Amino acid sequence: MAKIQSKRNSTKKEVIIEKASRLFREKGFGAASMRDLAEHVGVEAASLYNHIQSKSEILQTICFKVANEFMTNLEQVEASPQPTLRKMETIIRLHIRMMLDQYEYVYIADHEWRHLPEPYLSNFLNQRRNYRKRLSDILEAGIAKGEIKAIDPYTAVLVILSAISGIDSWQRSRKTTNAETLESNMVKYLIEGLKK
Amino acid sequence: MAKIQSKRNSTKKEVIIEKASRLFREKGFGAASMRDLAEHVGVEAASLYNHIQSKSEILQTICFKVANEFMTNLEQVEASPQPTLRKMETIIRLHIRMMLDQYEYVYIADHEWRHLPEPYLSNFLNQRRNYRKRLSDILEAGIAKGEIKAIDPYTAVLVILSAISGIDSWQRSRKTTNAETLESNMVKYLIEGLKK
DNA sequence: ATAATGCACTAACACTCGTTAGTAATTATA
DNA sequence: TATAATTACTAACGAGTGTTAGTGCATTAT
Repeated sequence: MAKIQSKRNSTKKEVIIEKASRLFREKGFGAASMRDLAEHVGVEAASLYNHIQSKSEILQTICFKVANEFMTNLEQVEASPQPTLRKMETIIRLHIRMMLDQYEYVYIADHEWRHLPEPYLSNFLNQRRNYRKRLSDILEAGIAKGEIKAIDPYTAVLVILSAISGIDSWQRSRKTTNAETLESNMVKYLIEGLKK
Repeated sequence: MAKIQSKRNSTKKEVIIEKASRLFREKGFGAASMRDLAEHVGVEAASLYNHIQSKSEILQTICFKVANEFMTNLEQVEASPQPTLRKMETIIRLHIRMMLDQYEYVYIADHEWRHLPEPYLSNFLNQRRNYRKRLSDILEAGIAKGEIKAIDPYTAVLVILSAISGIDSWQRSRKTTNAETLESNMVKYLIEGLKK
C-alpha cells in the first residue's frame, strides 16, 4: 500500500505537518480540508488520524513551534550585553530570515492563529503580548540609557513587526529583488528610524 | 414579519454588507456562514438572497470599495504640486485613518481577498500591484529630485504599508494608546526614515 | 514461526455549507 | 380598495466537513 515517510529523518507526523503548512498558507486553515491534505500526502483522509489527533492539532503545533523559536531567540538577546541598537538589529534580522526560509510556518502563526481552539488561543495571544512587551522594554531601556531616539516604544515595535510580516506580499514577486538585498534594505529603514 | 432596514439612508443590501464585514473580520470569510450572517441581520438565511446574489458578492463589494477609495485618494495626491515628503505624509495619514474608522472594511480587503473568485481575484491583485508601483514611483521621483533619502523605494513602500496594516493588532488593545497619538507616533517613525 | 504492532484502507455518521424553489405575507402603486 | 412588486418564510437539495469504526495487510519483535 501507499506509504508516507518519503524523506528520511522525518517522522510521518512531520511530513503531514509540512504539507499542511503549505496548504494552510495557500487556502487558509478553514478552507483547507483534510481530504485536500491527505491527497497531498498521498494517502486517504482517515489514515492521517493514525499520526495526528485532529486538524487543529496541526495548527497548534505550527503556531507554538514558531512562537517558541522567537521566544528562545529573544531570551538570548535579552541576556546578551550588546547595546540596544545591536540587539534590535539581531532581532529584526532573525525575524526577516525566519520569514524568508520558514515562510509557511511563520505565515500561519501570523495569520491563522485565530482558528486555534481554546485554551490554546488565549495561550498563544498571551505569549504574543508578552513577546511584544519585552521587545518594547528593550527599546525603553535603550531610550533611558540615551542609546536610541526617544520614540514611542510600543509604536516602534508595532511598526517593526508589522513591516517584517508584510514580507509575505513580497514572497510572491521574488523575481525583482533578492532576499539579501531586501533584508539589508529593510534593516536600514527600520534601524535608521531608531538612531539618534 | 421581521424587517431589515433598521437605519434610514441605507438600503438593506448595505445593512447586510455592514454586518457581514464585522462577521468576516471576526471569523474569517471561510468560517463565517450565511446562517451566521442572517442571524446578525435578524432574518432567515434564504432571505438574504433577495438582496445579494452570493456570499462572495459581498466580499467583492467590500474589497473593491476599499481599493477604489485608496486609488481615488492616490490620484489626487499624484496630481497635487506638493513636495514628496508631504505627499507621503498625506497618503500615510489617510491609510492610518482608514484603518482606524473603517477598520472592518480595510481589514477584510487586506486579509480576505484570497477568497475572491476569479476573475475578481486577478483584478484585485492587479489594482494592488499598480497602487504600490505608483507609490514607489512617487518615492523614486523624490529621490531623483533630491527631496528624500536614497532608500530603496520598493522596500520603503513595503515597510510603510505593512506597518500601517499592522494597526489591526493594536485595535484589540485600544485602552493604552489613543488613536491620534498612535497616528502621530507612526507618522513620525515612518516619515523620519525618509528624510535626508 | 508466531505473535504483536503499525498503518492504510473502505464505509459511514452526523453535521454544516451555500443556494434554490415555491409560497405566503407585507408594502407600494394605481 | 384592488393590483403589482418586494421580500420574508419553510423546506430541501447536493456537496463537503472532520472524524470514527472496523478490517486486513505488512512489517517488526519475540
